[in-house]
Amino acid sequence: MNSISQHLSGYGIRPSVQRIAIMRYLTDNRTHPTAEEIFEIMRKQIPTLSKTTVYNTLKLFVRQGAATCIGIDEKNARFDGCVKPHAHFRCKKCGRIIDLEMDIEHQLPGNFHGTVDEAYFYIKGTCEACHEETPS
Amino acid sequence: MNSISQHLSGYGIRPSVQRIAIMRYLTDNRTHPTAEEIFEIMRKQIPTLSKTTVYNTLKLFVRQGAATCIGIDEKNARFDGCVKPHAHFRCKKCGRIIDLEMDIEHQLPGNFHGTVDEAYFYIKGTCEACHEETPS
DNA sequence: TTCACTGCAAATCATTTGCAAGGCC
DNA sequence: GGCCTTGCAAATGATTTGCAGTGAA
Repeated sequence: MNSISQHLSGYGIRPSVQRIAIMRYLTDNRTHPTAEEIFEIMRKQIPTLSKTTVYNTLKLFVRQGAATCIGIDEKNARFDGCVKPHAHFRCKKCGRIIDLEMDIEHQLPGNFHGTVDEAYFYIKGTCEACHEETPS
Repeated sequence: MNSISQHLSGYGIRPSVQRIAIMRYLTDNRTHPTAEEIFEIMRKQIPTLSKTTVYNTLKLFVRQGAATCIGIDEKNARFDGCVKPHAHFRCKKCGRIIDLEMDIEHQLPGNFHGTVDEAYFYIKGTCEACHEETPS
């Protein structure tokens, strides 16, 4: 079972007992858990686990690219007066969220059978303006 | 300028001074503000405005369908061990977030010129299982 | 008069920070 | 020993709740 250990090392993450367990949970269960959910479930296996470690570990995973935090803004709720489906682009440098015109509704996967109320596309990256300031 | 007033009424929202001002801000500025940002800007025009009213109003707008809260989960950060671009579907009834296979990267809008680091597609609606329980 | 709307203050919930102790190289 | 990791406790920040005053129908 040290395949997870190797997986973490590949991202430059030193594999500790806690980190391996959290990454295993994340890859074994595709439930997109919150930090709280991970904490509650994992403490059964690791009773000494602290919530701080869960937060630290998840933040580390995201920073190193081993996991993602889904959602365009992880910290605050953001509101939009436009209720028609459209795409959002969030610039990681300036933090702005820009609208993109996009025909989203006709791009749903064919194997999907539920009812759609809202459909969004969001992209994270660097916007044109910020890119010009600091070219790579 | 009572077009906003009519707009709100159309969603079953009684138009008050505060509600009209917040909706006007939301539709005039497509900046996807947080509640905090709205509060800070609006208090210049309405000095007695309270943060509670901003939160109440935004929640009312979302409930009535006059605005949306962008992001798949407005309350908590959710994590995903799969770092490949894929689509997420969130069921409004059971709250689950389900993965959808989807070729996202080749569907970027043509008028977009920034650099893309991450691209996500998310859908909110009712999943098949919940739909069977309570058919419309 | 009644009921919805507002706003203050306090409470709650998620997340972060400060710091001390433990473990590994 | 020195550094990284952990975890407790306290702090912070966002959001919600309780409640009383105010205003419109």
